[in-house]
Amino acid sequence: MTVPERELAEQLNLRLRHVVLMLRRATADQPVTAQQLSVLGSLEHGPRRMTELAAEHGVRLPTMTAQINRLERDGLVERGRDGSDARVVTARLTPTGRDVLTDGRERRIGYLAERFADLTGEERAAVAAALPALDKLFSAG
Amino acid sequence: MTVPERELAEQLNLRLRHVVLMLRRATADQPVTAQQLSVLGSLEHGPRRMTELAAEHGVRLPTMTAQINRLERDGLVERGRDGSDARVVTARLTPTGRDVLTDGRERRIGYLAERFADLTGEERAAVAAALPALDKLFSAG
DNA sequence: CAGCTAACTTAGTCTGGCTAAGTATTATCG
DNA sequence: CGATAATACTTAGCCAGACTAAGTTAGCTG
Repeated sequence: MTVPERELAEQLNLRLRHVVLMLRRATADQPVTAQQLSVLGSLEHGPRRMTELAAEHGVRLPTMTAQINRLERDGLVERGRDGSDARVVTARLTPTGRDVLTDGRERRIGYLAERFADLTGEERAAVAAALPALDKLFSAG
Repeated sequence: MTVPERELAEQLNLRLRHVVLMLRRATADQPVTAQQLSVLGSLEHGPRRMTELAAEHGVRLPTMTAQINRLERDGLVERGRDGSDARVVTARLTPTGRDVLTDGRERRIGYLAERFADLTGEERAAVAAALPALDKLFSAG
């Protein structure tokens, strides 16, 4: 039985709002927004340059400048310089930033895990089986 | 083979950013934002009251007031009154609003369908098989 | 009918997108 | 080698869209 892409697209479109709503609930009552948590995550393994961060999050450079300004103001990241090129600015996690990242990620995954706990084993298996396809669907193109 | 919810939650968490990025691409270059398209969609089958719209989109009433203000300013919706209760304000699509909804939805579904076209038949079947589980996962709770 | 509740709106603040323009540094080319 | 172009950021200004607190009007209830 083949699944026409058009119908699947309509089905997925119907559900996109619910995905967004769920995402909002997953990050509610956290000290940082979903965007901020996402940027902190990019810094987990060391400093990154502004251009890299902007590209990774699909935003323009001025948007990332503002984002890092807020995170710096709140003491979660620090700006630094790249030795080899004096134009480059990097951002790195502060110890506080790392704590906030760890805690925020834990809460978010905890929330998702609770949701998954309501599913049957078969349903979880169906989601797991769809992950590679979803990867292909959602990755840049 | 059982799939632990914790691991699934981590796997899904990793992909959420890509979902958000894909969503942004799916609505880029449209005359209305994703939020606006979503609200227009709620009005497809007739006028709705402000409180209903706010609840349906998971936002507070003042947020929906501002949203409807923008849509009204752009000629896509009109405000009206409910006969039975003079406190109630309703919003309904204008003909232009209906056109914008139809066109925006078509573009968005078209974009998704293109993405699905890159998947194999098996991958599409896997996504289709996961839809009921995803419904359960993403619906209010 | 007095007072509470409900439905909206208004006002003010914040995050987080964008473009355009400015600054400083590096790279290129004649 | 020096002028010019390109690159990496920041600043300034605009807009959407989220929030809370407070104001208005209408309905409900004792």
